[in-house]
Amino acid sequence: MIYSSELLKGTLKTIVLKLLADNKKMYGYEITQKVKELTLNKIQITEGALYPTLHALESDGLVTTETEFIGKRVRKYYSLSPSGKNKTKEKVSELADFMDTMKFLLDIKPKTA
Amino acid sequence: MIYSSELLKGTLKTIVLKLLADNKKMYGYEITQKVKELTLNKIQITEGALYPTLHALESDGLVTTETEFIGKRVRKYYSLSPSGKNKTKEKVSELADFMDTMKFLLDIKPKTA
DNA sequence: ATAGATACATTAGATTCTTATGTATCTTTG
DNA sequence: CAAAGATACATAAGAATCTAATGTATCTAT
Repeated sequence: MIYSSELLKGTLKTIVLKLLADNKKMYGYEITQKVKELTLNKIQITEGALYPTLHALESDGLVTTETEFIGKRVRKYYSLSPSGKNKTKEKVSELADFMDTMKFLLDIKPKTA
Repeated sequence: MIYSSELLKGTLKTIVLKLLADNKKMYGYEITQKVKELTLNKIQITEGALYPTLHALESDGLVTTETEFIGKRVRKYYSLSPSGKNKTKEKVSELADFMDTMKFLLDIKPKTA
């Protein structure tokens, strides 16, 4: 089972930031595999969603990059900048709060059944 | 505090279905006020998001409508159809599952800090 | 009277995804 | 050793879903 695609919307940036906070530096492909593994295949980040997100984080100054060569193949590592670390705390706590609110909404017991 | 607007994306339909499941029948404006009240102003559904969503639910056969006049003012009540009730269970449990997954992702402790 | 609340609705534009496509390298297997 | 699958980057067209603005109209309180 994979979640309806609309659910991921709005949470991808926060997921990426949190992973970078936990793992110091990661490259794009690694992020997709890590999320897949951690969520038991329930969330599969597509490359068309991930790379533009990473580029946006970079142009917002939240992450920095360093390129590495593995043989002849390029690998681009992303790390949080200082402002990225702050932003991560904000986004993670906002999302956690939002999920508590949603959980509350979904747990409300019916009055009419 | 109001959540970043992108977070609501993808959850609105489920919120509306759940409210209708709990309250038998509701009209649009009532839904906006109920969500505002239940979430202590943290989620404010805009009319531009709500009405198209309600119309989509109706054209998908998930809700039925009945119009009522309060004085000269129209009020359009929405109720779940049988297929709407099934869909609500699906969507609510999917969203609950998704939130558990997200909570797990956000709770993972850093290895590098 | 007039402002604010109630109640419906639509539309242009922004944002954020999916799906498809492109390029290239490395590894495994028949 | 050829071919398939995995690794690794990237972009672009189109879909979906929202915000903000606008419109209409009625009711209520000051």
